[in-house]
Amino acid sequence: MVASQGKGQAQEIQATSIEILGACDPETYPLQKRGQDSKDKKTVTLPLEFLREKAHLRPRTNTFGAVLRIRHHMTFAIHKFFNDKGFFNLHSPIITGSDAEGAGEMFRVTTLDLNNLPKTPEGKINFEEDFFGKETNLTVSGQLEGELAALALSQVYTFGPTFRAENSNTPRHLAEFWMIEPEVAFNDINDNMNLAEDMLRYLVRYALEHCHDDVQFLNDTYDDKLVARLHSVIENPFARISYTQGVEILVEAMEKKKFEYKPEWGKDLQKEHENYLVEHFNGPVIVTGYPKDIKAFYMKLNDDGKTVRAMDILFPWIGEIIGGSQREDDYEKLLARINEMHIPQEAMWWYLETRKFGSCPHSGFGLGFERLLLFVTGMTNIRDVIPFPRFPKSAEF
RNA sequence: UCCUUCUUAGCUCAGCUGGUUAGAGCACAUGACUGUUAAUCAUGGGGUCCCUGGUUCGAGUCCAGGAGAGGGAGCCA
Repeated sequence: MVASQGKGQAQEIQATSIEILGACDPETYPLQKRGQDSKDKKTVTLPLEFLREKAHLRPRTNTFGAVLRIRHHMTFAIHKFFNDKGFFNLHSPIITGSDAEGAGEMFRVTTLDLNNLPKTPEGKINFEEDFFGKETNLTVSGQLEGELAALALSQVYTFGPTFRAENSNTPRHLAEFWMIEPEVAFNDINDNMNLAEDMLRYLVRYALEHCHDDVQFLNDTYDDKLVARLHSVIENPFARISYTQGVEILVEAMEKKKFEYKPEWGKDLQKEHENYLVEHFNGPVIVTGYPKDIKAFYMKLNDDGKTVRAMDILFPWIGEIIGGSQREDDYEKLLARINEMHIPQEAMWWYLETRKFGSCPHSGFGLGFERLLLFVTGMTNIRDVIPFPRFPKSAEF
């Protein structure tokens, strides 16, 4: 190690011998040392679409090094946030026997011989002969288990893999993703919103403080508004509106703006509607009080009998980053909703018993971890914020 | 799943109204030069034009089907 004569560096190593531990043939190594159009940029990059096909090598790039480090720090920050608040981490099951939430298509888990399926006398598949003696799937949500834990430990959160077999081909969906689902006893919908907003703000601040160099690198390389956007989220409170107010704003906007889908009370907000609201408030928006018919059965019914205590947090470009609600804690009302929506009551027996045997108001929400990472890294495709993305027709690596 | 654009060298792309040997930049190799760091200069190697079929004397180019990718939408986190 000697003082350097060269510009832009203080020291340099003068090697007496070099040992090659693992050779790399430059003729066939797919990652070039230089990317395209490097003249106008501070840093050089290979196309992300190309790197997606080289998921075994892309962690070696500056970009994925930054993303994976940020991913780690965000994982840690989530545990720290909840631990510091006295929450307990709950390991909800990955294999589940119920499609309770109706959150989407599920992946079947089976050990049956697919080429020789056991049949019942009626000719249907006999799942009694399957490993668990019943139909089982990969989880789409740990919420229901989180709820029963919250009714015991008061404040819990899950943070685990989640699976959706939906044929979704978008830059915002994965078949396998990670979800954070806190659940808190005695929290109402407003406490729930406060917790969610505190958490998001905490996580963004944590990223700026602990991943400064990596965030700055991504800012300089891909999105020069990234750092400014992160600061904006920390500094400004989220707008909070009711679904009804949201529809009013959208209807009003129709005077000067054309929507492909007409905003109408009772219908779900379309992506273009969400985008408009986020632009309208120039930042994250929390929408509450959705019509009961477009939301899940477990959400607490408001006194008006028409809306439920649901809340969605909408982020710029990403859309829904968090979805949550106050839960229906009244046994009779919950049972009525289950029957109304034709959910098999017998599959829900244990969930119903949590209301039957000592209930209390409680609330929670789900945060899509990769969607959080989209926001924090400024990446625009969710397949670039998870090391090994799984999506329709793709489970390589 | 729907709409849309695309698929040509390792990468990014050009290739006209169909025409004979498919090009460029970068990357790579060799040589020269140089306290270099986006080096530079010279030379060179490198192609299943995504796949299948069709039209045609002739298809990278036109037609049909398929596969994959990007963007948008739906489903959602």
